[in-house]
Amino acid sequence: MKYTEAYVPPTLTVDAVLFQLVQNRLEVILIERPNDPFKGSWALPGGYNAVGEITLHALQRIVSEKAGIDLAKDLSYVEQLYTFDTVARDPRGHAVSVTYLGCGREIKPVFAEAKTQSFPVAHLPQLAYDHHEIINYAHQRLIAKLMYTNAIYAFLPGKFSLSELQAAYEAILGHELDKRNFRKKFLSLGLIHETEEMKREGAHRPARLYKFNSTKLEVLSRSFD
Amino acid sequence: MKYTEAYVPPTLTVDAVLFQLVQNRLEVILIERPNDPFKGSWALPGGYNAVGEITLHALQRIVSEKAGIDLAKDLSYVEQLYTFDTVARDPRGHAVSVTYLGCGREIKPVFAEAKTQSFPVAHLPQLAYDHHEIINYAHQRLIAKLMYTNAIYAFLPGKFSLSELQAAYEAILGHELDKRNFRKKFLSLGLIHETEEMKREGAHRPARLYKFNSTKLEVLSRSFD
DNA sequence: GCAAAAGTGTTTGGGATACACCCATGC
DNA sequence: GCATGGGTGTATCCCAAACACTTTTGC
Repeated sequence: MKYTEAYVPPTLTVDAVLFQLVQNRLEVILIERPNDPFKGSWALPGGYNAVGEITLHALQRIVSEKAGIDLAKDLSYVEQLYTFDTVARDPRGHAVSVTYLGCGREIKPVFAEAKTQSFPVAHLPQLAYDHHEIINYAHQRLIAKLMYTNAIYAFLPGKFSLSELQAAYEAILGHELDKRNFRKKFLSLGLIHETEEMKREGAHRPARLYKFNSTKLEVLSRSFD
Repeated sequence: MKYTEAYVPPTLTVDAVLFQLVQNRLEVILIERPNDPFKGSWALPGGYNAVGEITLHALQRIVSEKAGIDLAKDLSYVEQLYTFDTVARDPRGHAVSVTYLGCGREIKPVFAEAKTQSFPVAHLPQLAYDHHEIINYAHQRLIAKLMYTNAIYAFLPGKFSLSELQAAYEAILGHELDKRNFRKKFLSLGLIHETEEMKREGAHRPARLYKFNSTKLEVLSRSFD
């Protein structure tokens, strides 16, 4: 590696695609851009990554500052997604963005520099930059990941009924599943165990609550669906 | 996004993990580092990505310059792998590396700035930087990808026998497969078709040659193995 | 004829799919 | 007693896994 002329790197940025389930709809966290470019448009929470800072740390800092979200506490799962690098993606100049995919539940921005809101993935507003493409890419990755890992845990509370579990899958995959087959299959995977608790709400039979054995990402022995 | 102080980005680099099969062994292309740091060590082909250049283009340029390999011609498949960003990975200073995974066959460096050689993945020399980690990550990704896509095509010649196909899988997966089950299953996937040609070599029955229907990445209907 | 790789079928078990009714509760 | 969601079992089909011998060639 040699310097034949002065080396100038592109700007490095990070962006987060933070998914959650709200009333059995898959939603993504967006912020309203306070400045140009794309002032007033919605965008993924993201920002600059300076030398000396790893991308995940930059992301934590930025998501906390801009959207009031604590990645470590509010997100149950975070992974690097992809690095978007086209020259024209930022009108101010070449910015390479390392993007992350996060999953959580009941993500609530508590303090925020920017107006932060959760939007259904099926009905997104106009988005700044190439953020629509990034969200699509993240959604595809998420669907794939649900098929061969236990990642669904990241969307559920500590204790949950099998109906809630099934509804979570249906919301993200975008199609319905057979109740009996779903339960048989999922229980046979050995990822969850019964608790003594029941959930009672409304005029119907109470539901048994379950817990995940592990809340770390695990690859399934047999893939799902 | 605001500049409260002068923003200085990290160095941006690209690195390529280029796999090929040599005599049914999975090998990876390495170059000998001509300069410090890690002078004399083996490393992945890689280098600096300046502002205005997309990472894939930087990779093409660098791999061509340093190893004499033409990504477009000599590689049958290339995808972005992961972005490695730890601060200490380059002793000269913080360098974020966007890495790529490539697959080809009979990759021969024709002209090279650096000494280039192909090493069996099972027996790598000491490597510079975090390149051992990068190769491991790429190998895992490759194994996973073979299971649910037709990516194996990238390692094979245009026409090949079923035994060659099976041997390619065995080399990369690292374990043996049952011949009858393998043929039955693979033919049922509908990815390949017979040609009229036979391959005769040595004192044994000639082998029917097959071709892939498509030499673009496709996701399998049922996953493999 | 013999060495060496190519090619070929059947059986068995387990998981995927399809499908409909009873249970426990609140009002 | 009725509306609401929770919970359960069986039959069928297809695929995965296990397993050994015949065919074609060069020498």
